[in-house]
Amino acid sequence: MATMQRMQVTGLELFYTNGYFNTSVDDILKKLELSKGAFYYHFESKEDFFVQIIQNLMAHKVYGTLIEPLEGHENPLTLITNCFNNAMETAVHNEMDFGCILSNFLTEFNGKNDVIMQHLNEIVTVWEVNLVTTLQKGKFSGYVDRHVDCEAVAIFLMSSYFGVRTLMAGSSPSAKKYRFMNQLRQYFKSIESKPVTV
Amino acid sequence: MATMQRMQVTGLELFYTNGYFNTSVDDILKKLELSKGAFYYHFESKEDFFVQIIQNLMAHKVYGTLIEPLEGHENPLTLITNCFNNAMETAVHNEMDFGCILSNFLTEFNGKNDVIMQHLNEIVTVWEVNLVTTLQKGKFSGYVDRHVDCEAVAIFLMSSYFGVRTLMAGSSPSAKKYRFMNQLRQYFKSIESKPVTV
DNA sequence: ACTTAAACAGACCGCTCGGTTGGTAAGAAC
DNA sequence: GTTCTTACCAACCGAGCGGTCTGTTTAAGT
Repeated sequence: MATMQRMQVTGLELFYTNGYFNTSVDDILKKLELSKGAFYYHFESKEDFFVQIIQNLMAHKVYGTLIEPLEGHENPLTLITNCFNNAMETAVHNEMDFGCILSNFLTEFNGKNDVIMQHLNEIVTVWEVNLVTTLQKGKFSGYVDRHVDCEAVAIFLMSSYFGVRTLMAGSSPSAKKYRFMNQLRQYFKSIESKPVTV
Repeated sequence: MATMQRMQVTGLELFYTNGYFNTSVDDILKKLELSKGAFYYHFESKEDFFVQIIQNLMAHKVYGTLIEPLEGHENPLTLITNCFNNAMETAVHNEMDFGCILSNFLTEFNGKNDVIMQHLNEIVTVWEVNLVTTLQKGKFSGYVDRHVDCEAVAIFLMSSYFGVRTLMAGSSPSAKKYRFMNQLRQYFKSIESKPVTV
C-alpha cells in the first residue's frame, strides 16, 4: 500500500520533469531503491501505472489547484483571478516547475496514446464544466455581464492559462506572471457586469 | 542537397506527430528509404539534425504564419485577429494537427535539453518582439489605447495562442476556435483606443 | 585511364528499454 | 506446523536505440 503510493508520487515527479517517454521504469525504481519485481507486482504495465497516476494524483492536484478555489459566493471573476494568481505563484517559487502538469501531458500524448489522452481530457472537461458553472453563477448574482458566452470565456481562460504556464517555464517567469495577470484583469473588466446607465 | 532537405522535412513531420524522443532516426530513414550512412553523412547527430530543422524549417514556418502577417499599416488588432484566425483555420482543416509546433517542442524539451531550448526560445523572442513592435505602432497610429502595456499584451496573446492550440488538438477544434476568437475580439475591444470624450 | 571525393548502403556495437520469470522471506490461515 | 498469500528481489530476454565503420557506386577532374 505504502509502496504503491510512493511509486506513484515518485513516478509523477519524474514523468513531469523528464517526460513520460524519456523516463524509464528503472529510473523510478532506482530512486526508490526497489526492483522491477516490485513494480510489476503492483502494476500491469508502464501505461497502466501512468493511468493510475492520472486518476489518483493528477486529478486531485488539478482539483485542489484549479477547481476547488472556485467555490464560494464572491465575484467569480475575483475567484478565478485569485485562483490563477495562486497557481502561478507556486510555479514561480518552485525551482523544479516545468509548466502545467495537465497541459504538458496533453501535449506529450496527443496523437500518441488514445487511452491516456482520454483520461487526461476527462480532467480538462471537469475543469471546463466547473469554470462554466462558476461563470454562470456570476451572471445570476450580477457580477458577469448577461450577454457573455460563458463557455467561450472558459475556453479562453483555459487556453491562456495553459499557454502562460508553457511560457513561464522559460525565462523570467515572475515578470511574465505579472504581465499576464494584468491583462487577465483587463479582459475581465470587459466581461463584467456593466452599470445600468451611463 | 535535395536529400538533406527531404530528411529535414520528413524529420520535422515525424518529430511533430510522434515527439522527438519517441521518433528514432531509423523511423525517418525508413520513410525516406535511406540508410544510416546517408543520415550521418549529412548530420553530426540527432540533436544537430533537430537544431538545423529548427533554424531552417520551424523559424520560417513561424515567421510566415505568425510574424509576416503582422506587417502593414492597418489596425494592428485587426492584423493580429486575422493572423490568429488564419493560423487556427489551417489547424482546423489539417487532420494531422497536434497543436502549435513551437509550443509543443517548448514543452517537450523544457528542462531536458538546454541547447535545443535556446534555439526554440530564440524564435519565441522574435515573435514577441514583433508583436510588441506592431502594438506600439498601433499606439502611434491611434488604434491602441496609449495606456496599454504592449509587452504585457504580447505575453497574453502568445499565452492564449499557445494554449488554444493545445486545447484544439483535443476534441471539436473548430468550436473552440470560434469561441476563442470571439473572446479575443472581446479582449481587443478593451485595449483599443477609446473615443476622446464620453 | 586513373584518381578523388561526394553520396550513399548496410552490417555492426554497446547500451537501455519494457517486460518476464523463478525464486524467497515473512506473516496470516487453518 | 504446514500451507498459502503477499510483497518483493534479481537475473534475464528480445527489441530497439543512437552512433560507428567499412564498403560500394557514381560522376567529375586531370
